Amino acid sequence: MHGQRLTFRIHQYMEYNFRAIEQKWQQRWKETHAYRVSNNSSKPKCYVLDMFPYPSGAGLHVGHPLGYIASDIYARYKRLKGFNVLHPMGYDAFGLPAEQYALETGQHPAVTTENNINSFRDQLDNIGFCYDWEREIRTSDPAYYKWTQWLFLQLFDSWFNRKLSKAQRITDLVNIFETEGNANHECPGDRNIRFSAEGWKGFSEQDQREILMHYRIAFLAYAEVNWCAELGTVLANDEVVNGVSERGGFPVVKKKMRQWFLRITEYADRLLEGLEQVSFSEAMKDMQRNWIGKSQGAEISFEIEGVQGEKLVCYTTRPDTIFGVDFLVLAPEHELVDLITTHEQRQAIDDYKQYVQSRSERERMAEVKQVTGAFTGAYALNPFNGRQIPVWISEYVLAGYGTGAIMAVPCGDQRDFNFAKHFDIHITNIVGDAYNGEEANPTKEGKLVNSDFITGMDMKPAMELVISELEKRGNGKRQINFKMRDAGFSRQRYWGEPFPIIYKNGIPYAVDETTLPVELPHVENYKPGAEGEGPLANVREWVELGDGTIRETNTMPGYAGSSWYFLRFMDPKNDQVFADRNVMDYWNQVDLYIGGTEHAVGHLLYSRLWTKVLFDLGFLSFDEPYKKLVNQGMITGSSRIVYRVRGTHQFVSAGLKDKYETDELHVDVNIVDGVELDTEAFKHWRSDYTNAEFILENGKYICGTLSEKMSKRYFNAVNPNTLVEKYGADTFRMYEMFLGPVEQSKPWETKGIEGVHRFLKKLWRLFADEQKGLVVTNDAPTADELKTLHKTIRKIEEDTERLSYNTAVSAFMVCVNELSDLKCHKKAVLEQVLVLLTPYAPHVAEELWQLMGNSGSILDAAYPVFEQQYVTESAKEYPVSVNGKLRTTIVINLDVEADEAGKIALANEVVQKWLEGKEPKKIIFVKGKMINIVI
RNA sequence: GCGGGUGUGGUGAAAUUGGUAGACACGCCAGACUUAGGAUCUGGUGCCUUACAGCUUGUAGGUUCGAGUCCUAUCACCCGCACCA
Repeated sequence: MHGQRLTFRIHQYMEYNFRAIEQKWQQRWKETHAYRVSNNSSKPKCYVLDMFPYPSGAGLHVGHPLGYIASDIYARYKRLKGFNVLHPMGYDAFGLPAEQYALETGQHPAVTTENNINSFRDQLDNIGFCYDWEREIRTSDPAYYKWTQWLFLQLFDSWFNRKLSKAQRITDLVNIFETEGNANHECPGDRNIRFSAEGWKGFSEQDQREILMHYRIAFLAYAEVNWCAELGTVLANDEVVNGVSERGGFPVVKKKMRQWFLRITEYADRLLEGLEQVSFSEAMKDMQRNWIGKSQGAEISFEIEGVQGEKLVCYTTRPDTIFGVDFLVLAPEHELVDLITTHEQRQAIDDYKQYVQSRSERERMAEVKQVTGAFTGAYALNPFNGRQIPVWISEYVLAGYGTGAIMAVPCGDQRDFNFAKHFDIHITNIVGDAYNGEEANPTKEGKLVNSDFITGMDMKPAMELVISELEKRGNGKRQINFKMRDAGFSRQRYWGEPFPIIYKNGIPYAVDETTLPVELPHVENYKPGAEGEGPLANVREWVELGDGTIRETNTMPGYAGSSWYFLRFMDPKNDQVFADRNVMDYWNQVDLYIGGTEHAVGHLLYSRLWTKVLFDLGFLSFDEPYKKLVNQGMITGSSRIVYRVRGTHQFVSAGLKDKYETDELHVDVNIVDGVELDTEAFKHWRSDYTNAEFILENGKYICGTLSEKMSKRYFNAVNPNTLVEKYGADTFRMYEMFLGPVEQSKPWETKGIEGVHRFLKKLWRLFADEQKGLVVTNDAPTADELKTLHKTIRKIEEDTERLSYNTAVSAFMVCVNELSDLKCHKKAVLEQVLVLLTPYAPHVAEELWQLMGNSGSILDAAYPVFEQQYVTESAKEYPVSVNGKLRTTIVINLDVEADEAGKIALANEVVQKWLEGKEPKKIIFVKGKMINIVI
C-alpha cells in the first residue's frame, strides 16, 4: 500500500501534468508579483499594448485571445532580451450592449459590466498572460472617467490655429479677437462670420460664446440622428435596416439634434502627415488616407435663374469639365431646395424628400442600379457662358460632403451618365473621341472639345486656368476638401461618461475642474427622454442645479475612454493628473499595438487626434500614440450543420441529404467531433431533439460545415476554457499561434490542437521519463546537437522579432524532432531551448527550468546567443535545372565558383541525358542557390 | 457604390530578397507495442501514372534562363463605411 502510493507519486510527478504545472506557476507568479512593472528602471523600455476589450456578456471565444497571445509572446520576449516591458490590460467598459441588456432585464449596467469583467478576467487568467494587473483600468470607473472628462474640457478650451497648424487655448483666441478681430483666422464653423476687434468687443457674452463655439475643438452643432419614435430612441446605423428599426421594424426618420462634435477635420492634414512616421501596414495607412479623403478641386458658384441673392455652390475635383455640365444635383436636404423649387414641381420634390427620409446613408451610396431623383424646376446658369442648367435633387448626393451640391458631367462620370440617361437629359460631349455614347469616360488625359476658351487644351492645365478665371470673376475658388467629417461625440444614452458641461441660459460652460468627476447618477429606468434625449434627462434632481442652470444630458460615445487609455496605463493610480509627465516621457509611444482592423478608422484616428491635441497643448512629448501597429486577423467560426427531414424528427447525414427535402439547422460545435456528430449528446442538447432519429452513413452522422462569424447564435463559439482544461494553456497558446500568420483571417478548427499538444509532450520527454524521472545529463553537446540548437536560436529570434509565430512554432517542432532523433538529453542544449520557448509556453518552460535545478525564474533568464560557427555548412545540394525544369540535384562545395560548378553539372549523368548531345547556350549559376542549363 | 484584404494538397499552412512549391502540423493509409487506446513509436501520403514521363499555387495573358512571388486583365470570397465596440 505504502509502496504503491510512492510509485503513484513519482508517476504523477514525471508525466507532463500540465494543469497542475500551470496552476502552480500562475499562483507562484501572482504571489511573487512576477509581472509587476516599475516606472523607474535603467533598462530600455518597451510598451506592448492590446486593444482592450469591451466586456460583453458572451465572454471570450477563441478568436479574442489571438492578438493577446501574440502581444504576450512579444512582451515576454522583450523582457528576456533585457527590456523593461509595460504590458497592461483593462476594459473598455462603457457601451450600448450593457444598456440594452438593462432595458430588457432591468439589471443595472454597472452590475452586468462588473460580472462580465469578472468572467473575462477568469478566462484571461487561465491562458497565463503576463499583464501587470495592478495597472488595470476600466473606462466606467469614476476615477478613470474623471480624466476623460478633464481631457474633454481641454478639447473644449482649445481651437485649431491654422496658421500654426496646432491647437491653442481659447484665451489666446480671445486675445487675438480683441486686438485684430478674426480677419486672420477664418471661422471653421461658419465661413461667413467676420468681425473686427471693435466688432468683437461690441458682442454680448452670448454672441461671443457662440462665435467661440465655432472655433472650439469640442463644439456643439446641429446634426441628424436616426430617430425611431416608436422605440423612443436614437438608433445606430447598424440598427436600421431598410429604413426601419431592426428591432420591431418601426419607421426611422432623420431628426436634428444639438450635439457635441470633435473638430477632427482641422487635423486632417496632420493626421495624414503623421502616417509617414509610424509603422502601420500600407493597407492600414491607405484605409486611413481614404477615410480622410483629401481631394483638390474648386468651389464654383452658379447663379440661379430668377433667384436673387443666393447662389448654388458646387464642389468639384474637375473644374476643367465646366462646359460639360448638363445639370446640377443637390442633396435632398440642401437648404436651398425649398427656395428654388417651382410651384409645378413642389409636389414631386416633397414626395421625393419623403422617400429619402427613410433611406440610410449606406443604401443611398450603394444603390446604383436604380436611379432616383426629382427636378426642382429651377435652372442654374453656367458662370462662363450663361447656359441654362436644370437643377435636380437626388439621394446619391450627400449633404455632408463638400457643399452638398455637385455639377454633373455625364460624359465624364458614370453616375451622372446613368442619371442623364434615366431622366433623358441632354449629354454634352467635351472629351471628343474618348466618349463613345455608351458609357462615361472619366479620363484626365486628353484635349477638351466644346469647351469655349479651354477648347483644345489639355485637361490638367485647363483645371488651373478655369480656377484662376473663376477667382478673377469672383464666382469660384480653389478648394481642398476632405471626405472625413467632424466626429459626432454625443450619444443619447445612459451608460457613458457624462459631459462636464452645464448650461446657463442655454449657453454651455465647463464645470469647475475641481468638481470632477461629474458622476453618472444611479437610475432605475433606462428609457430615453421624451424628445429623444438621453435617459439622464429624466433624472431631474441631477439635471437641475437651481437658478435655471442645467446639466448636459447626453453622454460621450464609446471611443471617448479608449482615445487616451494608453496614457493612463503608464500611471493608472494618479489622482492629481491624468498621468505624470515624467512617467509619460519615460514610456513614451506604444512600441507595439495589436488589435483588429475593425478599428482602422474609428478608434485609431480618434486616439491619434487626442494625442496630437495633447501634444499641441504641451502635455506630451510625442504626437503619435502608436509606433507600430499590427492587426490580427479575425478568426471565423466553423459552424456545423445538421439536416432535418422536413416535417419529421429524422436527421440525415450530410452525404445522404440530397435524397430528402431537408431543413438546415446549426448544431453546437462542442458536441461534434470534427464533422461527426455525437448523436447521444445531440439528443440531450435541446429538449425538442430528445426524440431525434438519425439516418447514418457508414454508421456515422456527418455534419455539414459552414464558415461564418463566431457567434452565440450559430453555436460555433469555442470557449478557450474548454481547451485549456483539456490540453493546457501552453498548448492553447502555441496552437493559436500555429494556426497561421497573426494578421491573417482564418477559420477556427479545434482538431489540429493535438499536434501541438504532442509536441509539448515530446519536449517533456527530452527532460523526463515517466518511469525513470529526470533524464537530463551534463554531457558536452555534439556538433549536430549544437547545430540544431543554433539553427533554432536564429530562427526563433528572427521569427519572434517579426511576429511570425506560426513559423516559430514549427521551428520548435523541428528542433524537438531533431533532438529526439539525436537522443539529446543534455542540459547545455535543453535549457537554452527552454529559454527560447518561454514566451510561447511559459508554464512548462518554468517547470522544467526549476526541475533542472536552476535558481531564479526563467522569466528573467539570459536569452541564448546565436553563434554562426555551429551552423556553417561547407557544401550544398544544388538543384540543377535544364531549361528551367528541375532535373536533378548535385552536392557541390560552397566555395566552388561558376565555371567549376558548370563543369560539374555538365558531367552529371542526368544532365547529360537531358542535353541529348546538344551544346548548352548558357549556364546560369547562382552561388548557394541553383544551377540552370539553357540549351 | 467607395475603401481594404484573401485565393497554394482532403485541411491549417510554409516558401523573409524572382531560384528545389507543399516545411511544420491535422487528417488519412499501413505497421509495431498493448488487456485496452482519443497513449506512444515507425513508414507512407499534391494530382495522374506499374514505372518513366507529365501536370500543379483562383482564371487568362505577359516579362524572365527561371514566376506562388513582378506586370496586365479577370473571377470568387471575406471585412469596414462614421451612434456596435
